Amino acid sequence: MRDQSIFAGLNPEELRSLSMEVEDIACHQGDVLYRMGDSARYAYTLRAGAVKLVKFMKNGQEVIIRLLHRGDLLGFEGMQEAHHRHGAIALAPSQLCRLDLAELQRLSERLPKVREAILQRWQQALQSSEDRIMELGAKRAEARLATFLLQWAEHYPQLRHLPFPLSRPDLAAFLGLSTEHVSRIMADFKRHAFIQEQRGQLEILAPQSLADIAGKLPDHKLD
Amino acid sequence: MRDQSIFAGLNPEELRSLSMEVEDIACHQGDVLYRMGDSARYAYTLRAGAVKLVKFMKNGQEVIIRLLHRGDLLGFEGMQEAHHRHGAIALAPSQLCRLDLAELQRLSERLPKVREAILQRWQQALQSSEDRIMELGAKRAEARLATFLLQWAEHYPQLRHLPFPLSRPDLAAFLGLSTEHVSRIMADFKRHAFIQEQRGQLEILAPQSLADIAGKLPDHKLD
DNA sequence: CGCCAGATTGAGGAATATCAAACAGAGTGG
DNA sequence: CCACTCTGTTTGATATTCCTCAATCTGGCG
Repeated sequence: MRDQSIFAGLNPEELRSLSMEVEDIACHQGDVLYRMGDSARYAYTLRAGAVKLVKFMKNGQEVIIRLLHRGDLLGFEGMQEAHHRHGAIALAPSQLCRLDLAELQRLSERLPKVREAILQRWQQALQSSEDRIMELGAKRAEARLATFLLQWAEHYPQLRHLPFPLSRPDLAAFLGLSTEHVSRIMADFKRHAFIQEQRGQLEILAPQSLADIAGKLPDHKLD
Repeated sequence: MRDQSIFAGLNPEELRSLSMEVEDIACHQGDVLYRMGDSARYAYTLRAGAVKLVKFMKNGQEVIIRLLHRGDLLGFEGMQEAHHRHGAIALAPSQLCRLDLAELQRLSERLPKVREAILQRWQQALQSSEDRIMELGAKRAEARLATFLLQWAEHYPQLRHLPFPLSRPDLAAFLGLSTEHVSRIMADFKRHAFIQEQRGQLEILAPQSLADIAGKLPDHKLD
C-alpha cells in the first residue's frame, strides 16, 4: 500500500524473529474480538479486513470510536490499562495477528524500534480522533459523510470496487447521525452520481464533487 | 490535587536534577503559546491556569480540540512531528514549564520513567478525545453542556468559586454548538438554579441535576 | 455619562431526529 | 422455479433540535 513501513517494528515476521509468540487469527464478519471492559491480555494488528471499535451509551446506543484498516493496531490500550476501553468487532472477514501484551511490553522496553512503531500509531490514533472531533463538532451531515467516503477510499489504491462492509446503522454510529438521515444522503449522492453502491462494494464516481461538499461550501446546495 | 503522581517523571525539579534545562514561563489570558503549523521546538507542562488547543476550519471557524488544566502536557506532538498540530492559547493567566523537545527526546530514550509518564498522558489524551467523540456524536446540547460543567468541576477540589475563564464562544467551540445556543442553555441552568456564575467564577449548585441531564434521560425535559 | 464588547433574548428557518410505512433482496421451503 | 419471509434499506410525514440574524441588554471602563 501507500506506506511500506506501515508494519515497521511490528510485522509478524520481525516479531517472531525476536522470539515473540505471534498467533494468526482469522475471523468473519460480526465476530467479536474483545468486549469493552474485558481484561486485556492481547493486542492485535489487523492484516486484512476491517474492524470497528465501539462503545455504548447508557441507553444502549452504539458509537463507533474508530474504524480500522489493514495495518492498524488495536487493543494496545492494554499496555497501560488493565481492561479494554472499547469493544472490537470485525466488519468484514479479517485476518489479524494476536500478540501477548506482557511479551510485547518486555519487547518494547528492550527495543527502541518497537517502541517507536507503537508510539507512531498512537500518535496517529490521537490525530484521527482529533480530526473526528472537528468533523462532528463543526460539519453538517452531508459534509461529514462526503469526508468519510473520501477517507475510506484513501485506504485503497483504486476508486472502484472498494470493499464497503458498513451498514447504514454503522455509518450512523460513526458519523453521529440517524440511520435514516444517512440513508437519505447516500441516496442523494447516488442520484447525483457521486457514488455508486452494490453488494458491499462502493465506487467513487465524482471525488471532486464529494471533496467540494466535504469542504462544506456555504450555499452550494445539492440541486 | 487528586493525583500526586500527576507530574511523576515530569516535574520541573526532577527534570532539572537530570540536567535538563527547564524554563519557567508566565503568560496572561489570550497569550498565544504557539500556533498550529509552527515548527515544534518546545513542549510545555501547565503548572497553573488553563489553556485551549485549537484548530481552524477552512472557513475560519475555531474548534477547541482540548482544554488543559493544571498538570496537563502540551506540545508533545513535537516528539514525532516537526510541526505543532494545534494552536495553544491561554484562557487565563497561567504558568508553564517550557522543555526543549530535543533534550526531552534524549532523556526519554534513557529514562523509562520519563517515557512512562509521557505515554501515560498520551493515553489520557486519547481517552479524553474518544470521550469527546461520544459526547459530540451521541448527546444533545443540554447533555453536552451539563457533562462539560461537571467535568470542569472535577479539576477542582470544591464546587464553589470555580475559576471559569471560558467565554460563550469558547464553550460553543468546544461543544460544537452556536454561541447563542450555549447562552440559552446556560441561562436555563441558572434559572433552574443548577449553577451560578459571576465574573469568571462558576458555582455548581445542583450536581445531581446536572448529572441527570448529562445522562440524557429521555422525556425528562427542563420545565 | 456614554461607549463597547460580550451576553442574552426573540423570531424564523434550516438541519436533523423520530415514527411509521413501503420497499428490496437474499435465503428458504414448497 | 416460485412464493414467502426476514432483515436491512428507503421513503414520507411530522416533530424537535439547533442555527441564523437581528435586536436588546448588561457590565466594565474611559
